[in-house]
Amino acid sequence: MPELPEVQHVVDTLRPHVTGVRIRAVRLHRNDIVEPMGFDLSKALTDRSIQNVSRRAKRIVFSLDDGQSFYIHLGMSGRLIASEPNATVAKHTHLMIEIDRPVVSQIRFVDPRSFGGIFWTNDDTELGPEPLTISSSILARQLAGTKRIVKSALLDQKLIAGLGNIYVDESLFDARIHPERISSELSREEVGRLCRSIKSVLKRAINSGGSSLRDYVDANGERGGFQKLHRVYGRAGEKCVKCRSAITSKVLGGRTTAFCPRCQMK
DNA sequence: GTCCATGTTCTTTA
DNA sequence: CTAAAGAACATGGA
Repeated sequence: MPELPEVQHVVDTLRPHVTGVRIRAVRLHRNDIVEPMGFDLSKALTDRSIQNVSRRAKRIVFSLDDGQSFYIHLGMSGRLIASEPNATVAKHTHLMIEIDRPVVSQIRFVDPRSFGGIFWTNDDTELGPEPLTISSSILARQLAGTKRIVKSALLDQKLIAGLGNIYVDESLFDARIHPERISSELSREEVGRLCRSIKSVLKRAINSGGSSLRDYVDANGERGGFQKLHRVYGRAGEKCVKCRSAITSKVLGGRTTAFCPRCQMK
């Protein structure tokens, strides 16, 4: 579910529920989703208040009143939902944070596939620059340093942090760049186009509330609408919206990749 | 039963 | 060292 636009939308919908709110209790139903393993989340969070919620790459970062911070990563199927305390507890609810609010008084982390988790650290030095604010020259520098195909490079969070399979494919289509082009061989003009495309695709996705394929909903349980606007992702065999050629699908770097063979020439 | 999935990380291989 | 390929993690839907 969660690439940058989905995570941003979760953060935006979560913020009004938790900003300035005190944590009353923490119920952890699975301790292997907390890193470091064995960390006492309850001790660290109880009676602290949440100063702010923000996004870094695909991470949902919580800042506390004692200056500490931690993040939740949604993995592939994670949801973070504001709930009423008496709402039915969904299967695979791994964490419930009780907050000091009269109505919506729980934040629940539900994650069937358990690829997500809670990470007690604020170290983001492993992450590359943010896609929404990266400059064309920085992107060019990042891409110049690798001979991998551009599809794989853009998925590398150390190179640029926040894109995933959907938005890499959509951005490459928008920029008319073939996913198998060698990163370091892109022209300055192509990188400029790619930089603009990444931002416009992500902004449009955020404005649509993200892409809901199966699991994804925001903190209020609402689905996004950007899946209806996908131009290549999930459209293999269908006609290209620009040239009517058939959209091609191919596994690249272990990930299914959709592109238009005519609009995105090698 | 099979295949596939919006993510990340590790191992093997070249 | 770089990078590609494959597997692993766990679950559910088609």
